[in-house]
Parts: sequence; C-alpha cells; structure tokens
Amino acid sequence: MIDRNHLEIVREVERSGSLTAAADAMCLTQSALSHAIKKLEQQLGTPVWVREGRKLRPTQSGLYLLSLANRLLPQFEHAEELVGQIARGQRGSLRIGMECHPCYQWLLKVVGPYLEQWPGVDVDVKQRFQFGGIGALFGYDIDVLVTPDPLHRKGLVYEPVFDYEQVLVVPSNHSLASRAWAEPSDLESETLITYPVDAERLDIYTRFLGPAHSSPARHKTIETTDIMLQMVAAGRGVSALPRWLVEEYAHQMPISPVRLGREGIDKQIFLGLRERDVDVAYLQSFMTMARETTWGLA
Amino acid sequence: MIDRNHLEIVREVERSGSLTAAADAMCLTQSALSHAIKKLEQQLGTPVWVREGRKLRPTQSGLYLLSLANRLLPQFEHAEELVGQIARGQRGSLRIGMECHPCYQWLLKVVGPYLEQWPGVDVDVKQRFQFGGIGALFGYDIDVLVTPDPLHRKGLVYEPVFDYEQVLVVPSNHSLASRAWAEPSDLESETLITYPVDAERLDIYTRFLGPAHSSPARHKTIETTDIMLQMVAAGRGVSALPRWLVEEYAHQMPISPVRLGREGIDKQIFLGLRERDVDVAYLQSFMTMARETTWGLA
DNA sequence: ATAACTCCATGAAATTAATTCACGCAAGGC
DNA sequence: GCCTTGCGTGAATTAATTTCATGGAGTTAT
Repeated sequence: MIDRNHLEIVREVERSGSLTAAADAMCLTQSALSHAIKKLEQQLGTPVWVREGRKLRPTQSGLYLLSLANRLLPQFEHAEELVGQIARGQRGSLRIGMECHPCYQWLLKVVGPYLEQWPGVDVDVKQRFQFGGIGALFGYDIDVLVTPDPLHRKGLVYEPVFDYEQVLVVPSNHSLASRAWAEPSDLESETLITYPVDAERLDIYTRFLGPAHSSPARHKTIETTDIMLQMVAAGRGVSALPRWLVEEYAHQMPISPVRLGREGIDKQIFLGLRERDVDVAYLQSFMTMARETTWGLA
Repeated sequence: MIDRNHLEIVREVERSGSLTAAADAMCLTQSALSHAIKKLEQQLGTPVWVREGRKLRPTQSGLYLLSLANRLLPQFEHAEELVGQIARGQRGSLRIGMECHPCYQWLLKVVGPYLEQWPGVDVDVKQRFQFGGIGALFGYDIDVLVTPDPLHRKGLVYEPVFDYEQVLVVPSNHSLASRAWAEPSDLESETLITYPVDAERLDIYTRFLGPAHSSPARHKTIETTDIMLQMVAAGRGVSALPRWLVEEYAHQMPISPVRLGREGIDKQIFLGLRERDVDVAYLQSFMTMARETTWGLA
C-alpha cells in the first residue's frame, strides 16, 4: 500500500540527499525515517534504495516512486489549497434557479461583475425543475432560487432583492401607448403574449384580468424575452413585463410601457437559499451584489 | 493533510452509498469510519458530507475530493502494480554499455527478440563513458557492459557470451583476398581503417602489427561499421572486424575476410554486470538470450 | 594509523494514532 | 407505535509511529 507519506519520504530523501537531512526537514528523527523506509521496502517486497557506503542510491523502484511522487504530490498540495478555498467560501459552484422569466435579463447584469470578483466560483443557471424551485433547492440541484413567491419552508431563507412594476408592453403606435394606464377590458381585443407557464403564475391573469373576469382575444406563448418584444414591436400582440426591462428595450425598438390598472402591479423578487448555506461567503456576496445591482434598475 | 486513505474512504462511501456499507467493504467497523471522517473534516476545516436524516450527501468539498479520488487512486493502484513488476524483475530499464564497436551489429540481433519477451523492459545503448565501462557500471550509468576485457573488480561479475575470430577485411579483388592468411608486412602498403579508439584497444595493433613492429602506410578512423565496410569495398583501405560480421556483409558488397596471421586472432566477448543485479530476472534473461543468439553466428 | 565525525540500522521503550466496543439518538419502514 | 437501520461519541483496546540509546561502517582530519 503506497501512501502519500511514502512519496513524501522518497521526495525529501532525494531533495535532501541523505536520510538524516530528510528526517531533519520532515521534523522527525533519523531513526523514525529509517524504520519507515524499512517497513515500506518490506511491503513493496523490493528495496527502494541501495546502501552504498553511507549513501543511499535509489533503485529502479526508487526512481519510479520518485517520478510518481513528483507527479502526485503537487496534486495533493493543490487539492488542499482548493479545499481550503471551498472551506472559506472562496470557491464553489453557484447554481441559480430561475422561477421568474424576465429576471434572466436582470441576472445577466449581476453575473458579470460577480464572476470578476469570484474567480473561483462557477455559475450556472437552470430554468426548469422537476419538482419546482423549492424542490430543486432541497434536492441540491440549485443553490439559489430567484422567485417572486417566497414560499416558506423549514430550512430555507428568503431575502428580497428588488421591487419593480409589472407593466403592459404595447407597440409605440398603439392607442394604449399614450394612456396613463390600461384597463382589463382594453385587452379583450388584443393578442396577449406570455412565457409558456401556468396562468396562475402570470400576474397579468391573477392580478389584472382575473379579478375583472376579462380575458384577451388570443393568447400566445414565447420562450424568450427578445423575440417576445420583437413580436410586440411588430404589432403582433401585447405582453406584460417589468418596467425597467421595457424601458431598456425601448431605446432599440418601438415599444412602450403602460401601467396595469390605476394602481399598477408591483412585484417583488426574492432570492431563496438553504439555511445551511447562509454563511457561505460567495453566496452571501451574491445576495449583496444582487441587491446592489437592483438600485441601478429600480 | 489529505491522505490516500481519505480518498479511499470518500470513494468507498460514494460507491457503497452509506458509511456502514463502506466500513463493511473496507473491513472496518462503522465506528472506525465515523471517527476517521470526523478527524478528516476537522483537519480540512469543512464538512465533507452533510448529514440529512440518515443519509450522507457530499458537500462541494466532498464532490471535489471524490473527483480527486477517482483521479489519483487509480494512479496509486497502477504504481503498485508496476513496482510489483520491478520487484519481480519483470520491469526495469536495461542500459547496455558497449566497449566493443562491432558488437553493435550483434547486439541488434539480441535486442529484437528480447524486447518481445520483456515488454516491461526499456533497453538503451550507450557507447561513450566518462570513466570507462567499469566506471559506468559502478556509477549506475549502465546495467550491463559488453566488453572484450573482463577487468575484475569487486562487486562485478563477467560472463563470456561469444567467441569470434577477428579478421582482416579486404576488397574481393584485392591480392590478399585469395591468401590463406595475411602477414603484418602485408599491411605496410595499405590504408588501415579502424574505429576511433586508442591503438591499445585495437587488436590489430596489439596482437598483430605490434609484435611484428609493423605499421600500415596510412591510418584512418571511421565511426560506423557500415561506412567502414563501404570504404573497404570501394578499395579505399582495409580493416579488421569479426569474421561473422564480414561474412554477413559479404553478401551485399565485394569484401572478403582474411585470417590475421597463421593462427588467426581469436577474441572473446563478455557481459559484465553488478554482482548485486545477478538475480534480476530480466538481466539474467538478457545474459541467456545473448549466449543463445551467439550460436547462430559462431 | 588512529581519532573524530557522519550517516545509517536496530531493538526496546514511549508516545501517538487507529480501531473496537458499548451505547444512545434520530429517521424510516411496517 | 414499534422495530430496524444508520450515524455519532466516549472509553477502552489495539496497533502504529516515533524516540531513545546504541553500535557499526565509511570518511575525513590529525
């Protein structure tokens, strides 16, 4: 059984040039090393050094073990360094689950600076979960959940990261574009474009159309925000998105935000994570940066 | 200090799925493993598994250690296999030192079959030694010395491997070609071509020309046997080489062997090696094959 | 030469580490 | 609710590593 310690001995004896010096360098007595190498040689069934006068010369086995030591020991040392970084929360993987489609655009803003500050952290984003976002957290498929619904569960904690207003997006030349706000009935002649999720997870249904018992003329679903907005700009329908997102795209394409109802629909986005992980440095930092990035948008 | 044993534990816990099963597989009690991983986690300063109910789930550190284990453990296992082969003399490096220039042609015949029989042995040939062939043996620059002079030294052993006759080589159309033997005076009008070594190491000087106080008209040195023979074939000189070698080349080029003196010059080639190494299987085998290859030539 | 020194090997004793034993606790299955 | 399974922990035991004390053998200096 060749052990890491054996490789350390082989390397140090070679480096120091003698058993005594090696023992010294390893903070052991010469006797301890002598016993150790004797045992090693017995286990291997072959001498590792030949004794010539008072010199030790590596045998073929010794030379091979030496090359092995020079190959493996640095990997052990590197591993210790890395585990140390993981232990200090400087390294790890940050898998972000998204339960909020338009938040992806916001996330992109957070991730860039974050990656710069945490070179040891690998970021990944997941948008589909077999057992919902919370299940993904508990199942360790993700480490952070971006969600508008902070469903409380034992072992999870949530923190609000940003507030925004959900608005209707219409083409700039649409009659609604100049209105102070839209009424549910205004949509009865429109095509509504949404992400492909259940209606109960769409605020425009649950908090706008639903209470008024209205519904749009047609309903289309589109996966990606960019295409969705291009459809709106082309007059192919209207949609509901965060105001900041619409305002950002409004520079590039003829679209306009319109308040949903007199009071508007205010939303709040939370980051959820396992209670156990709240002290992990790179996760804490992500929460902080998420909150700060917000300010530039809200 | 991450140890090989720690990696074994990480791997086995993953493979077995539980600490108890892993302990079983490693012929330990569950308690022993529990203590071991506790100590490991204390040393690393971070948990390697999170305890969820009665399951162990690897943490980030645990996952990393697992990948490390899967990378390093096979290398340890391979190393043990290799060292075992070295110990059994099935693997090693066979560095052959040559103090006999034309023996190189003979060596080529031995090495081919040898490499086939000993796939674990790397063969290398050295022809120049700072402190002579014996010095190279003692200095572990070579493992076997091919030499015509078995100079006895304590710690070395020699074994004769083949006998041959050293003959004069002349062009086939040379007047000497049809003579039963050559006299030293026959060379006084010739160009003698030899390897570039001291005259005292050339038998044609020490055992033929020297005693008769003769010398050739000119003396040229050439490194390689092939070129040397091409020069002879082209009528640019004569040379002295083993009879078997000359006869072999005589098929390809117009050269002829001529006995040196009435009695001829008989030579013997020895293999020398360190006494310590006589039991090494692949060295013994080399001696045997060297002797056997000889019979086809002599 | 021989004395002084350096380096390695070895057995016994001491120390330190690993393992087991015995037990308790908590989660899952019936 | 009870039984089973799996993990953790402290004390006791066993095994290993390390040190101490010593001797031999090669090197160097006198």
